[in-house]
Amino acid sequence: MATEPSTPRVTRRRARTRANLLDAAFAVSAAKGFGRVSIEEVCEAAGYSRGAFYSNFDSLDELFFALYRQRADLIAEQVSGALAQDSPGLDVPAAVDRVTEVLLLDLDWLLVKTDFLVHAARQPAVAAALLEHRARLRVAIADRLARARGHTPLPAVLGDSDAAAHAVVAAYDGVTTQLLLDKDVEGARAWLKQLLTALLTDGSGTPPRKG
Amino acid sequence: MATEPSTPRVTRRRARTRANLLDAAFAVSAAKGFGRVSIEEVCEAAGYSRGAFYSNFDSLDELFFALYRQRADLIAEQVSGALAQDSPGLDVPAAVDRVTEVLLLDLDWLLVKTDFLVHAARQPAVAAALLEHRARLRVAIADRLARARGHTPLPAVLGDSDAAAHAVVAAYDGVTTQLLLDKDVEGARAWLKQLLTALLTDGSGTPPRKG
DNA sequence: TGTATCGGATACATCGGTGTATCGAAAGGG
DNA sequence: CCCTTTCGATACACCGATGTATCCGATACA
Repeated sequence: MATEPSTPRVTRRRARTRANLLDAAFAVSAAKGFGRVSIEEVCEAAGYSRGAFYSNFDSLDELFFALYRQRADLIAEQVSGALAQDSPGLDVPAAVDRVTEVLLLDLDWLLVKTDFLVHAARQPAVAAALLEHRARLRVAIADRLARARGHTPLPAVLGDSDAAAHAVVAAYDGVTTQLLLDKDVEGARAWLKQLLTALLTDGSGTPPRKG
Repeated sequence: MATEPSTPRVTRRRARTRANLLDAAFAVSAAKGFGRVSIEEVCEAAGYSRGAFYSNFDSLDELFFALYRQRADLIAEQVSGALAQDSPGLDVPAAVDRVTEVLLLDLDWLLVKTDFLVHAARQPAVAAALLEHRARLRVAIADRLARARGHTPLPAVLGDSDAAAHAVVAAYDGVTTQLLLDKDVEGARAWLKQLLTALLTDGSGTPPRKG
């Protein structure tokens, strides 16, 4: 009997090229946009030929999906970390600061993320994946808000912490939209902090500046 | 001397085909997305050959830009109308209802608008046009809020009515993002109303439902 | 109604991207 | 250290889209 081909024989080189292709895809997508990128461009940017691509992926969409998952998981992890930082249930403003820092860090990522959004908006399967990812993020936020509830009076107007988490995400998305146009990262951060504290603390924030 | 060719001789047919091309471009863009649309597709959808296109536009980008301006102006007009409806400075909630109705009416438009956003995010000139359009919208909202200020106590946490208008737009953008994924127009409307009243009235909204 | 002009259709050459089939080389196992 | 398996490069045929040049029919104006 033939020995079972359980473990594929080579793995290391493949993993590297796959990672390189993903990185190149990110760079090229950020620069030109999802829908305007060709397989050749990605391969050229990564320093491979198209053979490498077809050996690792079946289609551009598959690559882009993998790319999104990779980066999104990374961000989600960072956000969770930023939220869990102060142990029990300390002040919300500090958490807001840290999360804001993480979420509005990389303009290129926001570009690609938005590309992916419009892509998902037309492909139900992709939309489902994205919704699930957003739900995970919301749950993390809601948990954090619930834990903080004892210490700070907080929302009231927004309802339960789940709805509050929804509002937080909406604020994030809204600020992102503006940021994509004016590219003012610092302004966006300030604005998002302002918006979040306005939403989460019951009426004692410092007035915002124009954006 | 030759008679001055001041007025081009034919205009009517041309205007119709141009409009038809724009409509077709809207339909095709909504279905497949900006970057994935070819000139041929647009022409086929409109019932013309490519000759008609090249006779009316120089490039796809030019057509898309014209398309955006057309629809965006339409929406801006409707919003202004909805805001100006109750003459002096009546209640904000009613205005919120009407504006929400207009803004979250057409999912196809939101799709194309978001396509345009990511497009603009990579082309400074286009971004400038979009920013200017958004600024116009914000001014209309800020004016309305300022007029209403005497009657309803309102924001406080958000600062001046200009900042409040900023927040309104951010809320709109945020809700749009979610809507593009779950396609729940009614839910989005309810959620946007909730969010806006939470932002604009000082803490007496009914708690929102989950989305 | 005639006619000069304009608008859109057709035909053509070209290009860039795709996908596949095949080959050489690298990497891991014995 | 060889050998087998796998990875990625190369070559090829194909297709769809682009842009241009040219032509015919439609249209406005006298």
